[in-house]
Amino acid sequence: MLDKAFDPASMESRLYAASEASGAFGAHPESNSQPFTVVIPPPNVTGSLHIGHALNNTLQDVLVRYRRMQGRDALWMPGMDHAGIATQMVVERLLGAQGKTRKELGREAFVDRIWEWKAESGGSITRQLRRLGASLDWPRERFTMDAGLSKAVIEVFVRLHKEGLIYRDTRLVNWDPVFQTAISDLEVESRETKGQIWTLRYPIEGEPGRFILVATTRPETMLGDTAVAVHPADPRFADLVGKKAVLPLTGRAIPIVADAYSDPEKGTGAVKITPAHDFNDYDVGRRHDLPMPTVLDAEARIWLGEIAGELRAVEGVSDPEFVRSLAGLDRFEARKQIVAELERLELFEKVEAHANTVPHGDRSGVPIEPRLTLQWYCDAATLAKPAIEAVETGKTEFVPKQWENTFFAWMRDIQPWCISRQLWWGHRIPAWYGPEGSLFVERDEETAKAAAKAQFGRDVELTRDEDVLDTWFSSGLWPFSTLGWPEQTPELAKYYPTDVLVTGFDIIFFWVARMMMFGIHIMGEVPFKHVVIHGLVRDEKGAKMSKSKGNVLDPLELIDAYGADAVRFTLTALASPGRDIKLAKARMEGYRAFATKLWNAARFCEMNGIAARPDFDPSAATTPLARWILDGANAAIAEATAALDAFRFDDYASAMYRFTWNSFCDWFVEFAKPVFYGPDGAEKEEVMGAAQHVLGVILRLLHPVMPFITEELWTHLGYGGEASLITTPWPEAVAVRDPTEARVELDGVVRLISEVRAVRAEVNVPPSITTKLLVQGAAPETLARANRWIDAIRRLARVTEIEVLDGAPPKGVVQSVLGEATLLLPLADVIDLGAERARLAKDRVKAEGEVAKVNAKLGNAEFIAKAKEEVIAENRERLANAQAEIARLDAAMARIAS
RNA sequence: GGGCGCGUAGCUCAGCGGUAGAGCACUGCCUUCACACGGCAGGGGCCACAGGUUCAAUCCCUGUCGCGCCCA
Repeated sequence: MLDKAFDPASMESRLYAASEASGAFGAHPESNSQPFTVVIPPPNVTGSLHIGHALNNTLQDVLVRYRRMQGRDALWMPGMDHAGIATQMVVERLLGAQGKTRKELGREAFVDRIWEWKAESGGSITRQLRRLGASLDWPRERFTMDAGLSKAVIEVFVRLHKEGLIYRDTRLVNWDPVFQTAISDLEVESRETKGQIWTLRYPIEGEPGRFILVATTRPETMLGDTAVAVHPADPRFADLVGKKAVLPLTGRAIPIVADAYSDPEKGTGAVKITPAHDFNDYDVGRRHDLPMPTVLDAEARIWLGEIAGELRAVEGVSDPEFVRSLAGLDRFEARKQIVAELERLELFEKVEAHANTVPHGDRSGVPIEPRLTLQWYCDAATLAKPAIEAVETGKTEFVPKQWENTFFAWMRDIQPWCISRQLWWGHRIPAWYGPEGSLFVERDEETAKAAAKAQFGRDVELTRDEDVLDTWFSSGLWPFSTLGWPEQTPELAKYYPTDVLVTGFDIIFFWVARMMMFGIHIMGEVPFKHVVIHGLVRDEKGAKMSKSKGNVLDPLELIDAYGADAVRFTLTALASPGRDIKLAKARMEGYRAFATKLWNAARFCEMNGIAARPDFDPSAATTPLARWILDGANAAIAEATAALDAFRFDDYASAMYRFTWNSFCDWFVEFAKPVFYGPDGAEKEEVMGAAQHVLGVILRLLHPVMPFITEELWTHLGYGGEASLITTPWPEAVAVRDPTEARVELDGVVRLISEVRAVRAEVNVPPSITTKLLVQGAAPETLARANRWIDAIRRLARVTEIEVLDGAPPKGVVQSVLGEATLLLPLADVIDLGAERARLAKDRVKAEGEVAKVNAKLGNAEFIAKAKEEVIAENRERLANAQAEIARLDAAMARIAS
């Protein structure tokens, strides 16, 4: 016998272990079944399961379990990402706690240390995914740094390099001074900051006493200024263009150039140009062929290496000694000293508060520093074209579709992707440098050496590029590298392209776009057919969850408290397309109750001797109750299937909730009770058969979202052995004899019972009081039906017997209208006439409103002329019904009055 | 500044041309032999606002206001 309450904690680990051990999570490349492939968005090896992962992986698991039950050869590929910066950060911090630095350790030892760390504490998330119930094919688990994937990375790099799609270039990059590496545009976030804007006086060369006022938010970079720019159409500066200004502090003469970049409305209309430390200035510098001296080092400290030779002393303007004293100073400290020096020199005009957006490194959180460096780039624009086309032509579809616009907007304006990182943890770039600036990009050192030998005619010394690749380079290969590429494995042949990618909108650019570009270019096919984008999980007030706000819901704690099934069901039910999820614990309590409800319904079945009966033939069922619930189950199957096919997780969940609770528990089980408690026989046999059949359908339909409880009940009630539900076929509609007739029958009884209940409740009749039900004016079939269902009506409507009323109604009846019939409950002793009168009056007001509304419509000639036939007919019927109801309510009130 | 999304019952959200829905919360009654994580019944909405299209608008169009996100 099942326990009285469902206790998820006591069974989840056992059930998961059994499923995993059964091999049901595994794909079968050798089978002939149609594949269904999903690759997990690989969580960072440093990560632990947060609520966003819980949502993301629940949705994937729902899809995978659904398709697996449909007979597809499902492969859900697990794995983790090496997460370059994030992981290096974690291990560096650990070293720091021991008073060591990575530089002391040296590259090789440091990388070894990271591998050690990964072996000890990395990847705890995979255990947590198991707690969630994720049916990943674990033996296939991959890591972006493992040997196979590294091989794929090298292969792609070498190929793209040979095709000219990967190249080296000296450009301005976003430089993170904390990690001392270049980062891509995407890893930069703009932050509003309350800063200041300084107005400085640059003396005009050869015109003592004349100055040009320049406005800047970054005075510390002025050491690298190589021009002052004014707008070509700005009359204030027309005569200055072509002249030179003397750059304060350094004494260098710099040209005043006309360039439309300078906005006459902003600041003073003249801007200083520092090409090596500002993206806009860089463009100006290129247009005017300006020198581009770098004045900040990798840690964003003042560095004089490129300007030291040009320092000149100019009375009242510059002092090389001062500039030399700045060397090695942090940029913000240098700013203070430079401003102070300019004040001293009276070259400082004013400073004002200024709100500006400052680019910050998304990991380090400090302002990034544009720096002119030699880096590796990927020609993203070329790779983007076919990716855009694939979405335009529907080879890959985003769900919801509106995300395609986001994708297009970015892809159509994509910039060269800086793929080199000055880190130690990652895929080292397969490039070797030899004599005379020679470069060899090859799959390994040996090949590079051979190539060098071929070129130089002798063995030469080669040094490998120190840099590693952007983490997203290897993640971009995920859909095929995990399947064995570049080897032509059976897995690759069978499971690529994948079917669905489920992810959050925050990594459309980082990840989805890169997979599209690489997948199409390398494999010749899009990496996935559907991209399902879900929202962000927020707290119940809609705020982003964050540790600092303390509003984080830990999915593991939620699983402890409510069970994995309830957590999964909640996330699934709330996953409406295009919307963030506001998650409150109250929701989870509600869905835990749903799990309990299902448990108890199964328990009820069990107590009544219901067990799985594979020989039951639903198409042979004759009793209306059996046919009705079988028909309802058919509808539930259709709803659930359609919802899952359309990625409408919310619709799937609510359809299951409604059918299980409202149809099966509230009505079917209640109607079945008189049958179960009655004599044995064909009817009982059949209703029991229908009960076990429909419960089996419910368990199967719910399995994708609630794998634990369904598996437990499935086994317990004898539908199948341990861990068998997961591979049981998805239910299909069964033939049901004359379902319409069954619906008319049962829906009629439901309406009758509901009406009697409502009337009783409204005049405050306690359930302990039972009464006769008098029926007036009922059609013969209505009466016959009521009599057929007398047992259920007795139980559910607190009625003792049903009598036809021909003559005048007795005094003190409570009346109600149901279709053509009037229902009367003799409750003279119990009810309060005032309450009854009020009730009738209220119903009458409602009916009058209806009459007025419909009358107005039908009285409109244009409505009659232009509206659809069925709409007009429907309104005529509504009018007739409402008028009849008014007549009967009036009659009822007249009787009370008498 | 450009783009996208959202404003529907107290809350969280479906619906998106033809009688306004769900869950939770709330109110009343009920410890009825699966379940009080329960049963039954009920109250609660100018569908943000203003125009327009239409026989008919919560739904389509335009604008306004408010909220959120992305990009510059």
